[in-house]
Amino acid sequence: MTLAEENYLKTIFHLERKLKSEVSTNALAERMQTRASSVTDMMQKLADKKMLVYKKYKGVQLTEKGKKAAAYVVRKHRLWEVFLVDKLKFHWDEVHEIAEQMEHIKSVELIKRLDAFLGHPDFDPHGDPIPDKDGNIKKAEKRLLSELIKNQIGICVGVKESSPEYLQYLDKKKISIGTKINVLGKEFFDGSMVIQVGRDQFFISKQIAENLYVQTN
Amino acid sequence: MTLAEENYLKTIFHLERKLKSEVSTNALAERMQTRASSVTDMMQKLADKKMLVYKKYKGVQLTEKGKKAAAYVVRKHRLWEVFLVDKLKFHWDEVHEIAEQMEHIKSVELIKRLDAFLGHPDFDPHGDPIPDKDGNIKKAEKRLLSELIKNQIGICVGVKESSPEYLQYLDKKKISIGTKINVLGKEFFDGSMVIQVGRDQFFISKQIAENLYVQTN
DNA sequence: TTATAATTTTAGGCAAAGCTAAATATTAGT
DNA sequence: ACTAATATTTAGCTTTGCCTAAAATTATAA
Repeated sequence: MTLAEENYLKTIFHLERKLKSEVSTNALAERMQTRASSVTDMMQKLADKKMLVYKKYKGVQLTEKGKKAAAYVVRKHRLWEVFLVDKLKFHWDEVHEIAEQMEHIKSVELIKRLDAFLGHPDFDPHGDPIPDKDGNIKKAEKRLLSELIKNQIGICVGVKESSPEYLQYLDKKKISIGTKINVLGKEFFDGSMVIQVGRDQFFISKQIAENLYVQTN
Repeated sequence: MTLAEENYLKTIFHLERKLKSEVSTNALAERMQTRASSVTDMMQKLADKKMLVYKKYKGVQLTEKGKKAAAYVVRKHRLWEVFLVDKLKFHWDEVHEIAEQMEHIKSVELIKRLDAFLGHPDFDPHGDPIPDKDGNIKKAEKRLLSELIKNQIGICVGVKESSPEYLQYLDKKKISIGTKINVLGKEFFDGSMVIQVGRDQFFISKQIAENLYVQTN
């Protein structure tokens, strides 16, 4: 597996789950910031390696082998993100690019020990699930805060929008990964809510609530 | 800086200090497991970038710029080795290859935080000094155990030979990085010694003593 | 000192992974 | 259904970093 191959697999993996269908050449080119012709080249190569099924003009689909390889790259990426946030105290929106590089380091033993060192986490700092060694993903119970109803409680697990402005707002309100949010009231008319965070109670607009992922049990 | 360029700089850096002279094309080719012609290519490229001075048929010498860049790669390598041994509990002879990959991760902030996380170490698990951010190397006071005389005390900081057999021997005798070794006696005739490690006193041959680095104060 | 050996460089190629432009398929609008 | 628009593939070229073989330079030794 070269670095480029791993990146393609990972991206196809994400797109397949989002689109729930084969992944088109253009969709891939867009996500990878590259040209359709480059994608076609690589698809042929990965098809030769049995990582995916490629039908001309019809897009690609990962094989079991491809899915496993891709999930392992995602696993490594997310474990490193946990490391960066939990151990090195990075902010959750600073870690993606670094993890993008670290995910390609080759050593099975390294990842085994890293996982143990981090306490076998199930979710990364954005609230996304970490695939296990075999590529299985624990279904994230993550949903938007805006979907909760009065008196429901959610644990913040991530954001949908990650603009500096939005993250600063959350910081100001002391909302971060793991913060418990209690929905005290919800206005049917505009979707706004009154929530409780720690000892503070305050009002949030629908726009705020629609961009925060929470986990409920 | 590409990955290949960083590897060349690092190797030239090590060879320059070992040989204390310009580095020849063949010496580099040997160390890098590549061909002399490939080395020549890269030397021309690195000379263009002002990382080194290249004189046809005369070998190369790092510029200040090249030295700094090389030292920073070495710094990253050694910090990651400390991480792998101290935090992930790898054995000191298992970490080189992994660090070889990790040293190329690009993020100044990452290394700053890693350094702090590890407690600003001065030496790596093999007892080699870690260059500071500016490329300065704290002179290691490391010398061979065999150079000590009666009643001198050394702290084990590394090995010269790292065969499994030798490392197993050290393990059995409970000698590892940081172990205090007290020279109780030395035989002039064959260089053998009697040393004290913890509560144990035992005999070691010259061959053993010649392959262990210690730090004295 | 001159021939031979060793080292280094040059020339010409190859594979990976990208690109542009042109050719070919597919999809959609009327 | 047929043409226009869009999507995809192919062909051919570029760069990086490596290789082999041949040429050039430097070192060695009789």
